[in-house]
Amino acid sequence: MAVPPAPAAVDPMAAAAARVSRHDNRRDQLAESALVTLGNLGYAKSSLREIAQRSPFTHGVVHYYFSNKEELITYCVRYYKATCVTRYDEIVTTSSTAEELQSGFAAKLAETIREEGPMHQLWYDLRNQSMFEPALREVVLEIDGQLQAMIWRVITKYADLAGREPALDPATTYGLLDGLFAQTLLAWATGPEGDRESVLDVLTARVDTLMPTLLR
Amino acid sequence: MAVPPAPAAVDPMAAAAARVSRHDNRRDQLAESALVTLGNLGYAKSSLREIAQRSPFTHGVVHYYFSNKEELITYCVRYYKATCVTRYDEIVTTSSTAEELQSGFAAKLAETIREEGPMHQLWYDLRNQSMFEPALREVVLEIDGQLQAMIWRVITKYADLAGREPALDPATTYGLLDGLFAQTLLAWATGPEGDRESVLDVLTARVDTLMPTLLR
DNA sequence: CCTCGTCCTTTACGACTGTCAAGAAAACCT
DNA sequence: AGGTTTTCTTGACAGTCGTAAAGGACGAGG
Repeated sequence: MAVPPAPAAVDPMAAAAARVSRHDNRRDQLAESALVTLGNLGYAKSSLREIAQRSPFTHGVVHYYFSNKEELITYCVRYYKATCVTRYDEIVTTSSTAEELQSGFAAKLAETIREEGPMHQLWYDLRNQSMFEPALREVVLEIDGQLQAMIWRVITKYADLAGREPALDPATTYGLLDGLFAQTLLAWATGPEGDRESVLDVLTARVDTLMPTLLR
Repeated sequence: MAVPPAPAAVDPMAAAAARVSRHDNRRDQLAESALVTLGNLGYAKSSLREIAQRSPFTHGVVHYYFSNKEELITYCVRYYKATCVTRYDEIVTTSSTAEELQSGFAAKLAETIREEGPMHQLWYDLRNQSMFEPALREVVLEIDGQLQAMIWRVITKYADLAGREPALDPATTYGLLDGLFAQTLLAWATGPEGDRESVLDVLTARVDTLMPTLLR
């Protein structure tokens, strides 16, 4: 791999900063590659060698930038979460009616499965593995809380627009919607290729009927 | 391992049947041991050697009774399911009021986490792995359908007793309740030991508030 | 009693795992 | 230009994995 040459820096402090930045960039590149592999193979079957082989790097580089497998995984998960826990915020801020928010949210749920299915598979895999592997618990707990907060932002805005109140607490609301989402993801991932779109349609329909009952 | 001697059989056909039965018994014993290990370690970390070591058998025996790891796993899952997809049927048949069914069902949900937590962890693990491992899909799909049917029996009886109708289709209803159940199991499995009972209390409370909204 | 089929233990094989280190290559700085 | 530091390749290590086979133990049937 050719490393882009750092700009000639006269200032040694700036040079050090550039070095650190280049180092972090590599970590991000590794994480991005690793996430693709993790999403496709799952946590268990993603060895460091397999991850490296499906990236522009060798397996030695992985160990150069991450001291453990655990460090790589948790770094990947946090990297992934940074781009995804605000997924519905645009819909929340731009919707001006309850119906618009409801249908936009339902559509977005389906869209993110279609566009980022493997990433969601990975998330559920890791969340489950955290029941067996204590090392994963901290990062899983953190992200799960952020996902719950994200859903709660949707629901409070939805309630606002509808002039009503959320009927349930944040955790319960998240649990219900997450159940439907996971169920759909499973059908999407394991079902025949031709059924994928209809599976997503079913999800939006279910969310559409569920949403009003989440308010009182 | 000492094998219990087969009763002296004069009839060669009866002898053959006894042999087959002994063979099946061994498979069940193996499966029972394996399930404990699978539930404690998860699918990924349960090697055949680990399974054998936590059983009264050697790893050679495992391979003698099951030709593959896959065959062992799927046999285990089916063996487990046989004892669990009727878990709520007694409550369904004995309850005479909607309230009784509702609270009995909610309590049973919590109880089965308390009593059989690792088994449920294993189930969610396998269901998730089926997204990455096509070999698991058939058995997962089969059991998921049976679980859904089990939930639907509860809901239809509940609707009957309440003199109302189920508000949602079986799949949606199952998805919602399963979401709450999985959420609770995660908290139960990964949270501090001292919080386990309160986590279960929260589940029963949530199910109690949810149940009426599942009817119309 | 002796053989045969079943059941089980033990050992082995090749592949794969995470981790590490030696050293080449490249980039950097003076 | 030359020495230093960072980056990367390669090969090796000690384990573990699933799978298989060779052989012993042992009751069943002749």
